[in-house]
Amino acid sequence: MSDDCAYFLAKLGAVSNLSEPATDTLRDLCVRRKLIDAKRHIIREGERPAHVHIILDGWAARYKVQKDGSRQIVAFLLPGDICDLHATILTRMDHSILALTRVQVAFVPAELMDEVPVSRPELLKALWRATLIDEAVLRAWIANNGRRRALPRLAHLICELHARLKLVGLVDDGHFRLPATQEVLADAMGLTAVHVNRALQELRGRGLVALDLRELQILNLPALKELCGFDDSYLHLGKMADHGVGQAAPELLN
Amino acid sequence: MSDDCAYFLAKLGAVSNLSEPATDTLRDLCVRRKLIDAKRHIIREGERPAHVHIILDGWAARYKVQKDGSRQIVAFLLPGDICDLHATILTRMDHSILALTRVQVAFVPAELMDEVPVSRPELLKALWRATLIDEAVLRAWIANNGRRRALPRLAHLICELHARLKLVGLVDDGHFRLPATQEVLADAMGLTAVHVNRALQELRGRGLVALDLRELQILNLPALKELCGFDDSYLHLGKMADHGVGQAAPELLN
DNA sequence: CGTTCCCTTGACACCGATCAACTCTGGTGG
DNA sequence: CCACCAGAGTTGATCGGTGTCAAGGGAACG
Repeated sequence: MSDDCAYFLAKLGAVSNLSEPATDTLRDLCVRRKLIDAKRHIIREGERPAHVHIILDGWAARYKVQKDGSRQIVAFLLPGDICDLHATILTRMDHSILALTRVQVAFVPAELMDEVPVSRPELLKALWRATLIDEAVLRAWIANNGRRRALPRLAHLICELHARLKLVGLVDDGHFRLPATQEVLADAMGLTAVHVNRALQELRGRGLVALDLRELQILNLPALKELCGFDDSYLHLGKMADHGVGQAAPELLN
Repeated sequence: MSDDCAYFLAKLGAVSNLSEPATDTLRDLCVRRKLIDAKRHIIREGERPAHVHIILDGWAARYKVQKDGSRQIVAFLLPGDICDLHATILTRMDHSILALTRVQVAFVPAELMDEVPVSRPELLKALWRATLIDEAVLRAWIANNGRRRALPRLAHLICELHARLKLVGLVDDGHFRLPATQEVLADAMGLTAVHVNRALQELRGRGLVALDLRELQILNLPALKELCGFDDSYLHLGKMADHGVGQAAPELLN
């Protein structure tokens, strides 16, 4: 039980260097947990959350709906991702978060979260860095959806998910779970399910990926990246550079 | 000279309550300044910034280019906006920032910025809040570009700019400067300049806006909002709710 | 006074949407 | 064990919004 937050620690640890006590603090934040079934909401637009939610395991989608009922997914939340630091600062959710699989979430009381920067200043940077990376992903989505055709758009999304999942160890030799229906993928890319289907078939036909029963196998990663011009630098996978206060451990690896 | 950062103070102040000494701190941050001509870069992709840039006056655009040369603007930076808190934390810019007009920017050394949360914890929340609002705007753009046709998409962008400029006092009776060519608007919305032109004419034809020589007049705001289902709550224009540590001044106005 | 940038307009092509039917799979209950 | 059903994937035909290409006009600027 004490290591169910492994993905969360892996994610933050991959992105910043965490000291031993910092890791313990993060673990302590995750004690309150809940299992949420697929197709249920973790939080909905309009609510005023009292907790910060952290995805310990499973997939979720952040989305907005418009008056006419159409849905746009604006982010996929993977194991280790923080759903809404918003909660501590913004009062009203401007979107909803839906579980795509059964999800284990940690509920961190906002007050507890508020104390983190005070009690553990080094974690402030780690959290801030995670937030800024989320922002970079949002920018990449705008560029991807705005300036790429369906085929490279899909390829880029797959490359991104691959890179992010790999970071937390959820990729096994180019293979990972992709618990999203074609409709979900469509809502993430601003397309229709029918067209995602056709794009997917094209990728299959070219021998780039195999996708069946929510299991995706990348067959030719270089060609897939080439197709969409994928460059993972926006994910800032390298560790944190240190040119300021805080942050003690200087051992950079990888 | 000492009040050139008025828009910056207005922006942060509109979004959080700032104490007198906090305001002074912000003012101190902005002492190093520079004028940048239109069409020049404030910072480019790949650079490792040593400063955080704040737009004191003028417009800029944050954008990404792809291999094929196409450009996607992912944000408009208006007077008072912070360009890149990234600088303190992420080392490499994953996008560029271009001045759309002559811009006055403040250069805040990263070390100085790093000290802010330590020396003025109340400002930490204000900065964090500004960052989270930027994130909310990015999400709104994904939804706007992904799920709206050209006409409502353009209307929504105009409504957003209207709301954000109003916040810092740059709207005069529905009228404001919009120093973006149709090509720039197109690159922000994932369209072509030709199609933006036609959408614009449609808006004009319906008597909703007048746009000429980079000056925009909204003629019928309710109808414009109705057209795109604009709901400004994602901008979180209300002041900060306080349910944690820090933050002393409790007088809420508005 | 020419040049450049931006806006405008028309003709046409094409990508992706839409609509509709059918298949396949897994699950559920009789 | 079978019948049924719902959700997801697949396919084809057609429509339409937006892109593309090309030409021309107008205003600012040196």
